[in-house]
Amino acid sequence: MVNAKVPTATELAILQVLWQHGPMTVRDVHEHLAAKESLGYTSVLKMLQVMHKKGLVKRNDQQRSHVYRPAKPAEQTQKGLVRNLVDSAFAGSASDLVVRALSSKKLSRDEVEKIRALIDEKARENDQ
Amino acid sequence: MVNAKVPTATELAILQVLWQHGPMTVRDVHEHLAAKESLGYTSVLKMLQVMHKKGLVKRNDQQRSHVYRPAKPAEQTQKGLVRNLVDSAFAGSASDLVVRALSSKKLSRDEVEKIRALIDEKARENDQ
DNA sequence: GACTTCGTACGAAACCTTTCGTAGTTTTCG
DNA sequence: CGAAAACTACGAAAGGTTTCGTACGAAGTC
Repeated sequence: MVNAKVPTATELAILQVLWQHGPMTVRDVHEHLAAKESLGYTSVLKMLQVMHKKGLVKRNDQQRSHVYRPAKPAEQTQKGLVRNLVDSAFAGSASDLVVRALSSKKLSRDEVEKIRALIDEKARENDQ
Repeated sequence: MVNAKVPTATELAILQVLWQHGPMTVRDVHEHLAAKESLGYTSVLKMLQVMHKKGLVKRNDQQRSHVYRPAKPAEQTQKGLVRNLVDSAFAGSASDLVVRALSSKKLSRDEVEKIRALIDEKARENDQ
C-alpha cells in the first residue's frame, strides 16, 4: 500500500480545533471537542502525545499545562489530504474530485463566486 | 468519533480497479494491482472476501472463479468520500476543499472548462 | 488414474488506532 | 500543613485492517 501518511479522523478532529482556535492546552482541546465527540480527558491527552510523537503537533512544555499547536498549517495538511484522496479514489484526476465536490453540496452564491474566480485565474494561466 | 464508514485505502485500490475495468476474478484484480502494489494472491482474495462481507462488492459465484463487481457505482462512493473529507478536515466547507484541489494540481484546459461549466450551472441555480 | 495447477475458505499473526484506568507529581486552597 | 484538584506519563485492552500460510477440493493434463 502507498502509506499516505495522512492524519486519521480523530487526529483531524483535534487538528481542526487547533487550526480554528489556535494553540491550547489539553483541557481546552478536550472542552472544544466534548461538544461534538464524547471523549475522556486522558484520551485526548494520549492522542496529543501520540500526535506529538508523530510530529503532527508541536508543544510548549514550559508551563505545567503543555500548550499544543499544529506542526503544519492547515493548508499544507489539507493539500496532502486532497492529493491522497485524488490518488486513492479518483485515479489521479483532481478535476473529477472537484466535480463530485460541486455536485454533492449546495454551495452559497459567495462560495460559487469564490470558486469561479479561482477557475478564471486557472484558465488565464492556461492561456499563456 | 463519527465513524464515517468509508472504504479504507486498500479497499479503494481494489474498487478503483473494478470501477475502471469492470467485474473480474480475484486473479485479474491481483494482476491489475500487482503493477502498483505488491500484494500476495491470497491477500487480494481475503480483501475481496472481507469487502464482500461488508457489502462493498458483490460477486457471482456461479463459476468456480468468482467474479467480483462494485456494489455501488463510483460516483456514490466518491461522493461519500468527499463529504467525509469536507467534514473531517474542512469544517464542512466544500468550497474550501475545491480551493485546495484547484491549487494543488495543474489542470488541463479541458478540465478547467469542464469545471467552469459546472460552476456556471451552479450559479444559475442560485440566481433563481 | 495420478500429478500438477487453480481456486476458495479460514485462521492467525502483525500492526495500527483509539480509549481509558492507574500512578505519580505539582499546584491550589481552606 | 494537608486534602483536593489538575496534570502528565504510561501501559494495556479493545477493535479494526492487512497480510499471508495452510488446508482442501475441483479442474486440467499426460
